[in-house]
Amino acid sequence: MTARESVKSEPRWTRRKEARPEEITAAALELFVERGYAATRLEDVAARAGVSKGTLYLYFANKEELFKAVVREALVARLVEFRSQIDKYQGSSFELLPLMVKAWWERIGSTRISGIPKLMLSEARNFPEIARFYVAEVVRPGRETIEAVIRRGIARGEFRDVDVTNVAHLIVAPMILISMWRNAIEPCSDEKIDAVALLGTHVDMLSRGLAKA
Amino acid sequence: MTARESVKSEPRWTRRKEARPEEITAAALELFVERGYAATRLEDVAARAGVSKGTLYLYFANKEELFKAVVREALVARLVEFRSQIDKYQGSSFELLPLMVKAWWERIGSTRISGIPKLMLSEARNFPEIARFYVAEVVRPGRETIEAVIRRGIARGEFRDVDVTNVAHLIVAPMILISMWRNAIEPCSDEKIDAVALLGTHVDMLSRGLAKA
Amino acid sequence: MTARESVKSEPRWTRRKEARPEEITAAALELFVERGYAATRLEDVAARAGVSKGTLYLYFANKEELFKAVVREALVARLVEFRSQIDKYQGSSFELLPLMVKAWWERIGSTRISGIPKLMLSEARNFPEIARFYVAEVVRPGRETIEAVIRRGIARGEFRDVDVTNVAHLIVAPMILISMWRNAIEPCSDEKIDAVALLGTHVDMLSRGLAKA
Amino acid sequence: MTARESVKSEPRWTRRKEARPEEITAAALELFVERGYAATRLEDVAARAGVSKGTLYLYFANKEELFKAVVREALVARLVEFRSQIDKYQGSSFELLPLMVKAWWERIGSTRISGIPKLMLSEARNFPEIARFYVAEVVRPGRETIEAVIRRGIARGEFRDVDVTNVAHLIVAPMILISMWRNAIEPCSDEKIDAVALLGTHVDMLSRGLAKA
DNA sequence: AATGAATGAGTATTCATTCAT
DNA sequence: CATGAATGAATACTCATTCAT
Repeated sequence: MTARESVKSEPRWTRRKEARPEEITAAALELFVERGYAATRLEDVAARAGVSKGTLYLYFANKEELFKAVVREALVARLVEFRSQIDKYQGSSFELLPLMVKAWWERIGSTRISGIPKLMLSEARNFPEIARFYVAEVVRPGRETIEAVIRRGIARGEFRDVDVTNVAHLIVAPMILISMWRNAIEPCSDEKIDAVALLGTHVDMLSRGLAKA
Repeated sequence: MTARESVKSEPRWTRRKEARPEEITAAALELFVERGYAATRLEDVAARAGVSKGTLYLYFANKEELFKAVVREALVARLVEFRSQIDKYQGSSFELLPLMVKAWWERIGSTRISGIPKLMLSEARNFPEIARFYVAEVVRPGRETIEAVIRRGIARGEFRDVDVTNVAHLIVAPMILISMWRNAIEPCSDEKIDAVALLGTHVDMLSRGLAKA
Repeated sequence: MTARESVKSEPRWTRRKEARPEEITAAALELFVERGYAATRLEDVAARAGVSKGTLYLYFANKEELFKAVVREALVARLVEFRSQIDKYQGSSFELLPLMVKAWWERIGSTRISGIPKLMLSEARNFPEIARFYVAEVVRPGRETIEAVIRRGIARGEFRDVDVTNVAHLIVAPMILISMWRNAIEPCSDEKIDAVALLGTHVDMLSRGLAKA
Repeated sequence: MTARESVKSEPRWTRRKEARPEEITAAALELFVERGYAATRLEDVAARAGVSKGTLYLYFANKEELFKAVVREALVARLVEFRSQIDKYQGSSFELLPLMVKAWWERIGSTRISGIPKLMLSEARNFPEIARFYVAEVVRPGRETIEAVIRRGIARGEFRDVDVTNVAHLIVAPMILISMWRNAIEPCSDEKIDAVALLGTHVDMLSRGLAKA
């Protein structure tokens, strides 16, 4: 609507049935992350997507289905490639750590997708099914992937013998912190965080913590 | 509410004019953490606190003020004692790490207060002032306290020379993870986390990461 | 709201929890009969009952429950007394006919209750359960009562031998016609109907039709 | 709709530009009778007629005009022939009664047209103009036709002297009952009615009621 | 002080209507 | 002619807030 005005030559509606759903979920993702599910008005989602309220209902049965679509869509693309890349890796386990962290930062941490964890944590108890879906499809596979990396390092005699699951959590924790910071704290405070540097220190500390003797 | 009515002849604590606000904020904390601010109905807060809807307004001007009170109250008590305890500490810096972590777990992590971070992260963008207040009064002082501990360790020649701020974040990150897990994931999933063990591994990894050479 | 203005000394709300439901169903009956279920706005029901929209929801879970309550309430009272009166009757069957018709006219036909049949017929297919309830609780018992009267007349040798069920329907038909006329035609047309005279002719025709030889 | 698409090479009835409006009003009649005006969605009308929503607006300015067309169309055809047939009749008035009733049953009562009275009664107050139109064009002429029959019978010395208007109503009443039953009660209840038998009894009772002495 | 009936602004959702294709 | 994506006014329903008791 607002964006529309400026594009005089665009007709009332260009037939774009395929593009619409993504435009809407993109707008919805931003607002859900920003305000939370309950506080997000569908009218605002529509406005940000540049469509009318009614149009939302052409693509999503209701607010809840839109929410689910937002979560699903943001994940589907990233999940597979991630795991396969790591499985292919051949080199030193110590060098794998920064690669993983960098990949996360580039594909998720620095993008809008980093809002999804905040969204999930905020809404998990209101949408237990989606939370379970998220745990099953993202959290658990993600942790297992990291556990595999750690086991690989131990098996190859590179890492010392550690509690694999706990260390996996420790590897993930700063990424969660960064996601939260960027999506909750930074938008309303001057308190900055240098994510890249922090991740660098993280890898450094991790490597020392995993090193033998 | 119902149970209350029947005890007309209540002898000792005839009425708890002073206790009421805390009963209300306690109920509100639970529900805000559980459902988020917007999705929490004051009627439910009142019911959980065992009072009527109208009574809420005798103590809090409106929903937003109640929310602020919840955040403030949950923090005020813990803040000062924490810092002073650490300032008093005289022993080895390596031994201070587990003490800090343990104190956090006992006073916050394992209690209902651990819901506050989740609440703040969820609602920060809807209540920027409170978020700023939280950053200024909790996040920043907390981090500075931890930074002081790290600096102390470096100054005493115990820790190697690290980026103090980044390491402070790394120290906090697993605590955030645990808080989120307990308040968002666990209530709706079987996926458990052994917080104490995780914190143990955390201290172990940290110590190795901070150790010289 | 409108009615309220004129009663200056009445406070914003007088505690009348018991009176409210009937005030609301009375208003709803009028509007449902007048406009049909779908075309009736709850806001208008509220206005006619002299309450706010929200108040409706204190007493009825939703529009459908209000509708059901309207139908049920309008019937409950009349059903029993009707049948028992007829059962008590001792005199001539020919004299019973005008008594029945008169009773119907006074208790139902000339009152607002006469809108219920119109309402049921209009909405039966949208609310099949209520329609079935109505058939089971009103239509069938009503017809059975009339059939009993006819059988009594035949048994006593007063009426000739007729198809009892069909005649029962014929007895009822003009009452349906009158109900419909009063609630659908008359409100928007000059076409009047003299119900009392019509019922008189009805009884006369019926008596001749039932008479022997 | 879908089936239509696939028959691109349709040879004979290449297109039915003239048939369209009737297909639409036929679909609309069914749905209006079934659900009422307000609860009928034009999308459903379109679907049942096998056209798209937009196509409706090529033939009818809006929902209300479609409604009027449905009522008009269903009547226009039947009105004239009916009256003329009766005017032509030469035989006994007693024999005319069953003929009329039979004609009504065959041409209206047993067909979809019998839904029109239900529709009109249901929507009269929402569409007073159409109701007036219906009264003026159907109800009144219909009654006058019947009155003419009765007067004829009286004039010919066949019928006793009765209140012509009232008896006309009594003649019509069971037909209304049958129309209502078939279109409202039967579709959602097991309660059946044997219309032909009922009409037979009706004619029998009428004849006795009209007979002299 | 405490209550809870009443209120009405606010939001999700529906559906008649339009119009570019 | 026909389509169906898009629109936005209209309406059911919720819930923070008020206030007579």
